[in-house]
This record gives sequence, structure tokens and C-alpha cells, in this order.
Amino acid sequence: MMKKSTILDVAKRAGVSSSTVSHVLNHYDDIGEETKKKVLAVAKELDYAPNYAAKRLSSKNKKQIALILNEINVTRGVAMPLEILGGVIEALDKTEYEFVFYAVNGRKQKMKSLKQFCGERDISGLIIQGLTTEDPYYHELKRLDVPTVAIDMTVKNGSVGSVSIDNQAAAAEVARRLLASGNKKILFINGSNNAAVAMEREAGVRSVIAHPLISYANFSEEMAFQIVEQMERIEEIDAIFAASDLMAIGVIKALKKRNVAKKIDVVGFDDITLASYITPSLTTVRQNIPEFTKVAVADLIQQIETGKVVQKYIPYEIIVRDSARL
Amino acid sequence: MMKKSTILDVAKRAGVSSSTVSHVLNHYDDIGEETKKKVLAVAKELDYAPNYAAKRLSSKNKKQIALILNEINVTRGVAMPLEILGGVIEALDKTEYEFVFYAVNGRKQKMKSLKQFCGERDISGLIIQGLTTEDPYYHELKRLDVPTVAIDMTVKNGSVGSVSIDNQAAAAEVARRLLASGNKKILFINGSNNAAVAMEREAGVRSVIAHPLISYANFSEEMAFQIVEQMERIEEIDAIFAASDLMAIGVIKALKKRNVAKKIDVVGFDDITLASYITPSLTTVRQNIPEFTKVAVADLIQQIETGKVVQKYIPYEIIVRDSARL
DNA sequence: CTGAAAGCGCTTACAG
DNA sequence: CTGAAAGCGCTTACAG
Repeated sequence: MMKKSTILDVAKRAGVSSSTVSHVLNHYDDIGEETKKKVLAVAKELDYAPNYAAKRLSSKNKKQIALILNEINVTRGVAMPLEILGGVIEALDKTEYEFVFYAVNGRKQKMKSLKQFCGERDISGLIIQGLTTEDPYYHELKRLDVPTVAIDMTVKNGSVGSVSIDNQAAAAEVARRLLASGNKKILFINGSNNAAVAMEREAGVRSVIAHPLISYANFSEEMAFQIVEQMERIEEIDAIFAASDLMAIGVIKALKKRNVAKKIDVVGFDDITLASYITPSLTTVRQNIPEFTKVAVADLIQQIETGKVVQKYIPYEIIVRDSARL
Repeated sequence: MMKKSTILDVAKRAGVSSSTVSHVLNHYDDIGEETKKKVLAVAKELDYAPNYAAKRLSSKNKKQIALILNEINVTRGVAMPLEILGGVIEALDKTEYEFVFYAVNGRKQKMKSLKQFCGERDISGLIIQGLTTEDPYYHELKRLDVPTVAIDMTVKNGSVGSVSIDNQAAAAEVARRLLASGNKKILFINGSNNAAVAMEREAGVRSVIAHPLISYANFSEEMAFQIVEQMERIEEIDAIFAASDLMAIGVIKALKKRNVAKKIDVVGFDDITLASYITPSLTTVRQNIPEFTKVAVADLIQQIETGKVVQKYIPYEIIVRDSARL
């Protein structure tokens, strides 16, 4: 493998200075046509590729947006991180900001703070998803002075932007429609109490049903299954509302096993791919992830450039399928 | 936002030279205990974060492995890119190589060659997935002198490593077992003829069945659905083998619509999450993606360090479910 | 229109 | 054990 050629190699061979090469390659408009052609030809001939690190180090223009995804690979069947990744890359593609990807987990969060990461990499702004209130980064966000937009997650402090649906309103609407369609006794299976969105969904349910039955299944299909499988006097329940589709699927499996699937309405949350494929197909709350990412990128760039921080709700949609004819 | 502090700021404040700071921070063992403590304290005090670009530019040690994923966000329900991403990050985490992520599509491939990318970023090795034979990068791989391992994809040229199942053998085994369980007339629905694995699967089928019925559905659920929905004399078909689970699901939907689902065996390929959730649950060929990524990373590092290129098969597994009791 | 030179913030022989 | 200095490969005022 030949030694990589540098801007100086190109300059020498083209008989010009490296400043001139730099100007040509960066599309400055102050270079003679002849010179430009010559330089371009030589650059191609030498397979010149400008060193990225040198470019970043020397340039004043440091527009970089990092996407931070936590615990990317935990749950089979849930593609949100992938949708966000694809969406952010696509949206950033149309801007002058460069994309930097950083996948973390609890351990990595402890090893390197957000501030460290942003400092090392000259990050102008952050899009972040997947943190629970137990995560170090969640708390660091509140005092971080780097523009940030959180996706599907709200941070109490006002200096962090966010894009999500109105989880409380959505859950309230589901609860209301469950009641309206004749259900009296409703069980709400929540994920955990360290995810902001889960707490909001629970608040929504509580706003409509004074004393709801509530269980926690840690966003796990298996745990939701067990809860319903072992529940006593299940016949008294009219409907089960789960804070995620995966848990709702666990519920449906358990109801089927107990032969009461037809009598009990089930509603999920997210509209993952599975929701429309299982039997019965799952009534659920759809979140428009592509829209989340587009808005997050736009809001973040605005925040970087003007300092304006917004917390935005994206419209949700209740998708009625066979598991509950709301 | 305060100006970022540099190594020189730390050095001055600690009353030492920047070389000393560098040595302390990079865990050289030739620094006095006192000095070390002082430097560390000052670094923390100033929230010092070593500039990444400067570090890369100046350092001799440039161990970086890039993961290149093509068309990351096309198909809902297919999580392979995410599994690979998570797996590669995790595997790399245990090595001294750094992770670089690069998501491309047809347009980006045209704008920047692999060679350019590797040159700019000082990439020591490449893991790549998702290319078809129509992709520019697919062809560039053959003449690229950067160590590379392809996942779920074979490149004819011997200088590219690969990790996949033996697609031909797997498809042949499915065909054989379909015959063995009494099916006579078998339709093979393939994806496309520009994906290496698709061609291998077809070769496997042909190796067992002399003149198989073959259709192409471009890996699309909808297209597979239409093919089966509109097929004449479907009652003459005993079994349908699709080259992907998504297409198999389209097949099942169409068979259900035509009320012949119970009479016709269906087998898919991949074992995506959906496979076990649909009704009837789908018999399919499972690929062990986590294993793919582990092996790919190990092979790539070996290739970088010793030059040895291997093309490796990972064992597949035929998962028998309700759609075909093989 | 083009070039000389400083500077970005590190690492790394080398000297002492 | 510590420091002075060169060098990594670019960009960018500035001068002409």
C-alpha cells in the first residue's frame, strides 16, 4: 500500500502552493481556470484524500451534530433506534452539519461524561434518545451547556429541547375511549418508573380513571405475560392497556393461553411492526418516528444558531385494530 | 460557554510541560507520583478534554475500524442493520480499535469512493454489509487494498473476507426436507438477482430440484403477496419457499386470503422477529447475527494484523414452526 | 490570482 | 523523571 499523498504532494506536482490546492479543493472562486484544472487533475491522479483529522483541527468551521443512542441493542422487535439513526442521518444530509454517532450504555456513560465527549469532538449539538432517569447522562443534561434535543423523552430542566408525542394526552385518550366503549375495570400495565414517558402515560391514565389498577412489567413482553397469566379473577377485568406494544403482546399471549382473549380489550403503545401482524392485531398508539427525527434535527439547528429551546409535541394517532374496537 | 482548555493550559497551571501532561494522561509510567497527581488534579479542575482531531493527527497509533452499512432504513421489520451495529460496537469495545460508523446509500457511494473514505479517515479495516452487485462499493471492494470483511454477503474476489451462513447448503436442505415431507411441486420465491446471497439460495434450490418453479419478488412482502394472490392453479402447488421471511409473510397473507393456507407449506429465510409472531408461525432458516458480528470483527483484526483473508460460514439452523412441519 | 507562514492541539523521539 | 522542539496535514488571514 502506497503512502498516502498529502496536500503538499499535490501542490508540488501541480507546481503551486498548498494554499492554492486548498482553495481549489474547497471551491473558493479566486483561482485561475488553468490552475484549477491542473490541481484537480493532479489530485485525481494521486488519489488525494484530504486528511479528516487535519481538516477538523485546522478549520474554524466545526459544525458537528452527534446522535447519542443509549442501549441500542436490547429489545428484539423494537426498531426505534434504527429509525432514529436513519432519520437523523438523512435529515443532517441536507444541512451543513456533519453527523457523529455515539452509542453508549451504562458503563460508557460512567467512563466518559457528555461534557468530555462534546469537548473532545467539538460537538455543536446533541440529539439524544433512550435515557432513563437512572442514567448518568440524563442528569448531566440538565447542567450541560451544549445545545441538545431529546427524542421520545423529556428532561425537566428547561434548557433541553425535546420532541415526543404528548404521552399523557395519548394515554388519557386511550383510557377515555376504553371507558366509552363500555369497559369498566381497566388494568394499566406500565413499563417502569424510571422512564419519563412511562410516568407521563401513567399520569394520563390516572387523569381519567380515579383508581386504576396498575402493574409494572419493565417493558418486558415476558413479564407482562406472567402478570396476566398469574392474575387472579381475570374475568373481572374488562380491558388491559399496556404502555408498550411488546408488553401488550405478552398480555395477548397470556389471555390466549387462559382462553379469555376475546372478552378482554387490549391496547398497546408505539405501533411497532409486530402490532399489525399478531393475532388479534393490536390496537395501539402510533408515534411518527420519522417526523420525530426531522423535527429534532430542525429544532436542534435552530437551538444552535439562535439559542431558542423548544419542547415540541408531535401528533400521535390511535390505530384501532382487532384487539380493541375503540 | 468558556473557552475549551488545551493541554497547554493544563501544563501551565500545573507548572509542567505539555509533554509531561501528555505522558500522564496517556498513562506512561515514567512520571513522578507528585507530578502525576498535580497534573490529574489540574486536568479535572479545568475539565480538560483532549482534542480528538489533534490526537488523531499527531498520533502514530491509528487503529480504526469502520462499519459501513448500506441502505440502513429501508425495510420495516428487518432489524439486521441494528443487530450488526450493536454487535460490532460491542465486539470492538473489547479491542484497541476504535469504531467509526458510516451509513451510505447509492448516492453517497457515488459521491465518495471507499478509497477516499478510508484515506480521509485513516481507516485500518472495514466491515461492510448490505451491498448488492449493483452497488459501486461492491465492485470497488475487489480492488481496494484496505482489509475488509463482508457480512451476509460474499464478494467473488479472494481478497475480501466474509462471514455468512452457507446459503446454498441451507436452501438445499430446506428444499430436500420439503420434498422429504411429501411436497412435490415447490415454488421458490427469490428476492432479486443482484444480491449474492439470493443467488446462492437459488443455486441451493436448483441443486435439489431439477426444474423448480421460480418467481422474483424483490424481497418485498407486497410483491410476494401479489404473486401468490394472482397465481393461477394454486391448488397444484404443495409448498412455497421464500428467500426471506418478509416475502414468506406476504405469501402467507395471500394464501390466507385464498383460503389455502392450510394446504400449502411455507418456509422463509432469516428468522426475523415477526416469524414467530404471525399465524401460522413461520418455519424458517435462522442466521445467528450476533455470531456474524463477533466473527467478522475477529477475522478483520486478524486480517489487519496478519494479512490472512478468510471466508467463513457460520452454522445456520432450520427453525420448524407451524407453516411447514418439516 | 497566488504564495509564505502561522496556527490548530496534540504526540513523540531525543536530550539531559 | 521532565522539557524543548519538531511534526502530523490541513486552513486561513495577509501580503503582493
